[in-house]
Amino acid sequence: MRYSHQRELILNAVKSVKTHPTADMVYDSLHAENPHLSLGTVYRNLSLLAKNGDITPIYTGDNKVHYDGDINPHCHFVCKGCNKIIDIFIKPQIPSEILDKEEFFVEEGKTLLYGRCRECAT
Amino acid sequence: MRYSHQRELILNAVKSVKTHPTADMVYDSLHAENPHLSLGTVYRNLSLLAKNGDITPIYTGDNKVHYDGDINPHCHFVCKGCNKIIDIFIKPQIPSEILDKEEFFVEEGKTLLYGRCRECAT
DNA sequence: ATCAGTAATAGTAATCATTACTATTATGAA
DNA sequence: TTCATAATAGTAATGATTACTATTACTGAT
Repeated sequence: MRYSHQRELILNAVKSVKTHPTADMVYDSLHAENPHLSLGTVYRNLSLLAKNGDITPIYTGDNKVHYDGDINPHCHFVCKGCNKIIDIFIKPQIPSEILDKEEFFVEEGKTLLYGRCRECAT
Repeated sequence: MRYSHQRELILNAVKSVKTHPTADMVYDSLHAENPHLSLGTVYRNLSLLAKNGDITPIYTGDNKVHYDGDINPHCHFVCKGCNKIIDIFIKPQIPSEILDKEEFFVEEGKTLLYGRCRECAT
């Protein structure tokens, strides 16, 4: 993978925030300072960076892929009210009894905890 | 929620298989026998049934919502090769130290385990 | 430093899953 | 049976993401 200024910008944009942004949010945060940056470039690079292990994709069910710049394995809390994602710095548990199964080989675990944040609690 | 024949068909289609189908797959499985069934009806009812707790949505990252007819909380294995979903009948772990946090209230946990099934293992 | 090969980008068009819309149908209470 | 309205069918629209193509810009070799 060849170096590109845009990719560095995008990686930095994800790594410098705790908000788990989507492609759209990354684009918005960079576009003012980089008017020629293309939304397609943001999508392509987020995808590449995730495949490369530099960032982690999060699939919450809100129909947008969020990204986490912190690649240290940890859980996430997802608010059902405002869709906010909060880091839970606990390693996802992979049940040991399934690690040595014959049918499949587990590489990583993702745990999402759903509920309501204080502001959204009824 | 008023009864409808279509909704019963759809609920049954999800509950009778172990394949975690998408809206599209449910539609395909029912359309031959029910030529007037509409794809929109399938989407609307899967969404309603999930909100109602009759089925469980699964967000694997393949950009389609899958549904599980088994609402007993359990984990899922997702094959990175063929996107197949396999039930892991272990309850998702919710770390007890975050249950009594002030910032948010956890209602449920979803754990996805990613890796490769035997057929897709390199 | 220049050049050549090719990976990456910008800008736009296309795709695909899902949702919205509206006239019609069907459920269920009175 | 009647009536109010929830639900559907069929189709159009939306929104996130991907594909396409001409142009740009890395990088290794001359």
